Amino acid sequence: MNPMTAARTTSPADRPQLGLRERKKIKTREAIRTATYALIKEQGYDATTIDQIAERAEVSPSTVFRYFPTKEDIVLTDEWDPILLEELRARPVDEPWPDTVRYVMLKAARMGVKDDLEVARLRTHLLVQVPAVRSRMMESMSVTGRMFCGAIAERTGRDPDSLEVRVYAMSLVGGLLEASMYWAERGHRDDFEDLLDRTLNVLEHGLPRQNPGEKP
Amino acid sequence: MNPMTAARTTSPADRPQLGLRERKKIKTREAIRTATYALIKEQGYDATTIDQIAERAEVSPSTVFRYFPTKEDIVLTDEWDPILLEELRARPVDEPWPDTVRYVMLKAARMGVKDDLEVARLRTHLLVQVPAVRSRMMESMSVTGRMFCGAIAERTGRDPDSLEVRVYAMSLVGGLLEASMYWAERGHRDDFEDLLDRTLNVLEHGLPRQNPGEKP
DNA sequence: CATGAAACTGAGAGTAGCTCTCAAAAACTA
DNA sequence: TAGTTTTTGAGAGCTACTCTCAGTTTCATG
Repeated sequence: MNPMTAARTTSPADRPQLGLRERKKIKTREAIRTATYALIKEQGYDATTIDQIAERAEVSPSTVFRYFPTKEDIVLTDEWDPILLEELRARPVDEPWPDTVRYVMLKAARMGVKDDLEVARLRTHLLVQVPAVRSRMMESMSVTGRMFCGAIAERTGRDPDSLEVRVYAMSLVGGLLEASMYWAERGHRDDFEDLLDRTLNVLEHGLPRQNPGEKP
Repeated sequence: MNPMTAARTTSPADRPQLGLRERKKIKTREAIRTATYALIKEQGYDATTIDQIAERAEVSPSTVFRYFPTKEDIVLTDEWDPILLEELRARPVDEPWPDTVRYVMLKAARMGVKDDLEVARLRTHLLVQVPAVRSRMMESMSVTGRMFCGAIAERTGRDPDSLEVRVYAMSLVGGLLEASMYWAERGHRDDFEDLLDRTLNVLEHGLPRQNPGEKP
């Protein structure tokens, strides 16, 4: 009942309940993504063309576009928005909102990173290196932001379209993105969960009085 | 000494101190932008091609690209980053940081909007309507964010590359962007300075307890 | 002025992302 | 097995964008 989540860690011969059509679709989708990741690792992002991807994935170029609207989407498509939402809804309603955010964010990070560290690293690396990917990522994060708006509204009885809620949500996703870039820029040396924790602190309480001396 | 600011409200025959070359450059730059704005108003963004812009501006298409790296940049190029920075530096060093931000942001908004309301409206309209423009805008805002990082570091003796500073800066520009979109989405009915004020409140103190009932 | 260096421009060819159409092939349904 | 729907491949076409190169204009000399 959740094709998005099923679509990721893929052992080729499970999901017997789906029709052959669906299974093939999932398979080509993965083939395209795998081919893309491989080619990017070999040649870099810009040097990798859709034709090459299509060739290695053994589909036609038009098929690639039928599965992913843009080249950036092949790398980015985040299937965790619905998961995040689900997680968000599962929290007790009387939990203070900042706590909820912290919990859900941490959980999401844990999933996204632990699930496939290689991919997470490549993604964040591209996030820093390739402007087009960064832009696309910001786009998708603003979508996530809108989702947060809905969640906040649901829980606190606010108007999801109010300026305050939208700004708050935007600063959340923006901070998360910045943390990701920071992580990648420094060669993924830091513990991502720690970065996330510090990020949420800033968003909750503003800048701390002074930096606790930290030069690597 | 500030070509960026000089480049905007343009009466054709001032700036006598610049060489002929510079004056011509500024003139074609403006011609391209004017042509673009006009065409977009007539036909919309996507339907307007570079060739059309070049034709109306009476330059060759290649020249258009020599002046603006992408089509979106013709509409967006914000010449106020340096102004903002200057304004920021002009504030007394002992002023509390949030106050400084508020002052500078308001000033910037006042400039950007009052200076040419027509253009400000068109820009924010495109911001909402055209994904490519939105992306490009986000890109440029992240540049502005880096600038803020520098300013914060300068004033507070912090490391401009620290996670905390970067997250803080990002949430600032993100909030500003969201406010702009909110403004445009609601048909520019609201007072932009008021929106900005509310935005900064959220960023400073988080979400207010409850929405003071506001349905227009 | 005149002459040479430097910058600016136009023309055109080329790449690649992306869209669209149409006919063939595959998968589901009865 | 026959018929309907979905998926696919092939290819044409559009446009943003890059690059090169020759011709012109502006600027700084002697």
